Formats: sequence, C-alpha cells, structure tokens
Amino acid sequence: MAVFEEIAALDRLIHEPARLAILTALSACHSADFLFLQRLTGLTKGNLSSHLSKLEEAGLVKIEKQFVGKVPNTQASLTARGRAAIERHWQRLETLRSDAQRWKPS
Amino acid sequence: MAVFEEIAALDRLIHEPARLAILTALSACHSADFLFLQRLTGLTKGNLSSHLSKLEEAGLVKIEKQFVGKVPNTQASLTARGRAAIERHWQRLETLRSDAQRWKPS
DNA sequence: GAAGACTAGTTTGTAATGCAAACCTAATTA
DNA sequence: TAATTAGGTTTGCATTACAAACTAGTCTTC
Repeated sequence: MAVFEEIAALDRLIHEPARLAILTALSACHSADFLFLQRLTGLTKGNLSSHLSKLEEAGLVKIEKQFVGKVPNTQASLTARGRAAIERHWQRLETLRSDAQRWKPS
Repeated sequence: MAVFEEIAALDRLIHEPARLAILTALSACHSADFLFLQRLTGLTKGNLSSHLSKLEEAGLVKIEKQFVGKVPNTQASLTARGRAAIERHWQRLETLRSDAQRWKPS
C-alpha cells in the first residue's frame, strides 16, 4: 500500500485526538486515576468516561475500580496491546511523514 | 497548555486520516487532478469529493474545474494557508510526541 | 443513430461518532 | 438536614464519514 493510502487508513480508534491524548498520557504514567487523567487531557468527565470505555472495549486500556477509603476511584492503565498500539501509532506517523516527504509524483 | 491537552485539542479538520492523506499528498504534488488523488489516497470518489469540498470551504485547498478537450477535469492544490497548515500539523505531531516522551508525572 | 458502457464526479441516506448537559450516588460541609 | 462536592455514567443531539445512488456528458459498437 502506498504512503498516502496508509495515511488515509490510519486506525481512527487510536488516531482520534482525545484517545491519542489518553493513550499517550497513560504510556507516560503507567497508571492514572480518572481525575488525574482528566486534568492532564483537559477532557470533560463525560468524554473521558466514554473514551475510556471505548478503549477498554477495544482491549487497549484496563479499568480498575476500587474504593479509596469510602470514595470510589477509577484507575486506568494500558494493557500490553494498548502499549504496543500507541507506540506503533506514533512510530507509524513518523514513518509516514518521512515517506511522504521523500515521495515524488511518478 | 500541557502536552496531553494539546494532543486532545488537535484540529480535527486536518487530523482526520482521509484529509491528512489528501493534504499530505497535495503538499508533495503541488497540483493533482481528482482521479490521480483518488488513486493516491485509495478513497472512493464520493469521499474524496466531500473531503475536498470541506477543505475548500476551510480555505486550505483550491479547486479548479476545467475541460481537457471535452472531458471535465478537476484540479486540486493547496492554498498558502493549506500548505502552512499541513506542514505545521506534522511538525506539531512530532513536537507533541517528543514532549510526551520527555514528560514525567509531577 | 440508438443502446449501452464508460468517465468524472456530486448528492443522498444512514449509521457511527464525539460532545456537553443532565443525571446519579454517596460523602462532606454549613 | 439541606446544600454542596466528588466521582463518575447516561442521554440527547448535532456533526461526521462513508458507500450507494445518481447526474451529466462522452465514447463505442452495431
């Protein structure tokens, strides 16, 4: 597949800005609770919640709910697949960009 | 704004895979006709058409329709703003990635 | 010269998306 | 005990992105 085709076919689950931010943040944090993640990404609770659910369904993120004292607390972390996927996505972007720069019309 | 917030706030008009592909292809081609662009990106005519319209409305792409002999022909090229925008977007991605890699939880 | 096929797109219909606002449950504060 | 805050989830809606259907005109073939 040619470079521009590959760009057009990027996985939107990961590429979408909010989820790209979540996954990238988690890859730097190892584990983060809901509110910390919300502050980091600037997302509203509603959006963060639904994006996390989507990432969890896709098997990229693990969600663990616990009580800290009496207060519910949600921890999110990357699964092995999630970690691989976000790393690969950034690498792909880098590669695609440089391939595109080298490309000449034929 | 912190790095993950910036990722989450990436301009979706440009970031969307199909349009990222179109803009990137145009930045390498200087000018391209509809069918050439379609082959490059692998998009269907319908999608290419509507994405081009959206990019034109946003002032990133210039569309010129002409007749080549008797056959209608559509040429697309980047406007100055479009060229700046796609270049800046890729640079931002690069910067954001490396900022994210350097980032440590505080 | 009419029927069909092809070219070069645009418009339409629909399902999925992302967002914010409303909602929920429990804990804390006044 | 009434209001406020914490920590989220669900709902409703407007926007999207896609493919399929359509349009307008050209070329081929008989």
